[in-house]
Amino acid sequence: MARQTDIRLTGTSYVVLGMLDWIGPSTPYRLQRVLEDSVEDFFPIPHTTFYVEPTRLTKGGYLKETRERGGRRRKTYDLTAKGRKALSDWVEEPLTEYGQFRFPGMLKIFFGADPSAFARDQARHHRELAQKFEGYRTGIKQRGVDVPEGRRLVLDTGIELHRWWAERWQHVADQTE
Amino acid sequence: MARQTDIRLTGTSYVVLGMLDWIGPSTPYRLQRVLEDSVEDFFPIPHTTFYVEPTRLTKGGYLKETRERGGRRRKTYDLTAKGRKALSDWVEEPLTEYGQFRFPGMLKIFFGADPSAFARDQARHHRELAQKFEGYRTGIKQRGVDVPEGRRLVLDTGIELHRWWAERWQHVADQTE
DNA sequence: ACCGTCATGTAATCGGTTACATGATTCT
DNA sequence: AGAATCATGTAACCGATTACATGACGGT
Repeated sequence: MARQTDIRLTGTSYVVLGMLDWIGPSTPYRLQRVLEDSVEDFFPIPHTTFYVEPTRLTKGGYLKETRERGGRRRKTYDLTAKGRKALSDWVEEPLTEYGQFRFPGMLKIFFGADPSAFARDQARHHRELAQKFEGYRTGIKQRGVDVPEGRRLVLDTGIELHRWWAERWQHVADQTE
Repeated sequence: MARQTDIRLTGTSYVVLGMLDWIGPSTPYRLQRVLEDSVEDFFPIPHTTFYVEPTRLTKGGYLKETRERGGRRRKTYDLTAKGRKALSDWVEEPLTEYGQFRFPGMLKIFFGADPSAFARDQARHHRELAQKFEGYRTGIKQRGVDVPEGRRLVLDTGIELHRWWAERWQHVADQTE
C-alpha cells in the first residue's frame, strides 16, 4: 500500500466522499456537475477544488485514483474501505455545527448601499434556482423514481429556501424604490 | 507616511472597514462583540481574525493603529482617508455576488444521517437567535432610536430568516421521529 | 477545417483558521 | 486571595481560491 499522509477531513472532503458513495466512481468534472444539481446550495465548492481535494484524499488513503490511458487522460476516483468508513463515521457522528450564511448584499445594505440597485436581480437569481430545483422534483415525481427521504427533504428545503429569498429580495426591491 | 503593501480587500476587510466607520475607532475585541450583535448572521468571522485583519489593513494603508501605553496595551484602529474611500467605493459598486449557505446539517441528511438526532437542537438554535434579534428590535422601538432604513431592513431579514429556519428544522424534527 | 465550448488540470498565493498562551479584571 | 472569565494576542499551517493554460470534442 502506498504511504499515507495524515490529512484532516473538512466539509469539502465529506462532500467528495459522500458523492462518490452516492454516484459511484467519478471524475472531478462529474463531481462538480452533480454537485451543482444537488447540494451546492448547502455547500458551494468551486470547480478547481474537485481537482485538488481528491488528490489530498488519495494521499490520505481515502480514495484510489485511476487514470485513463488515451484521450483526455481523465482521473477517476473511487472510495477505499477507509474512505467508506470515514464517511459513515461522519454520518453517524452527532452534528456540532450550525448553518451559516454569507450574504454580501446584506452587508452592503447594512453599510449604506442602496438596495434598489440589486435587489431585483437577487430576487431573480433565487427565483431561478427555486424553479430549477422544482423542475427536478417534478421530474422525480413524474418518473416515479424512489428517492430516499433525506434527499427529498433536502431538495424540498432548497426549494423553499430559494423561494423565501426570492420573496424577501422582492420585498426589499418593492420597499426601496 | 509608512510604506504600504498592496493587499487585496476581501469581504472580511469590508466588514472591518464598515464597522469602524459605523462605531468609530475600536479595538479588535470591540469589533468582534459588535459583529456578534449585528451582521454576524450574514458574515460570520472568528475572533482571532479581528486581531489579524486590521494589521493587514494597516499595512495596506487603510487603517491607522494606536496602542495603549499601560494596562492591556490595547490596539485601537481607525479609518484613514484611503480606508474611508475604499469603503464608500465598495458601497457604490454594483453587487456581483449572490448569497451562499453553508449547512453541514443538510449535507449530513443528504448523505444519509438521521435528522431526528439533531433537528430539534438546530431549531432551538435558530429560535434563540431570532429572539435575540427581536429583543434588539423591540429595544430600538421602545427607546425610539433612529435607525437607518438599511440597518432596519437587515435586522428584519435576520429575524425572519432565523424564524424560517427554526420552523423548518422543527418541521424536519416532527416529520422524522 | 475551423471555432466555440467543454473539460481538465497545475502552480502559487494567501486568507482564514487552529492551537496555543497569557495578562487583566471581576466576582465571591 | 483565589477562581473564573474576560480580553488580547502570536505563530504556523494549510485548504481554498485565483490565475493561468491547454487539450479534446462537437457542430457547421
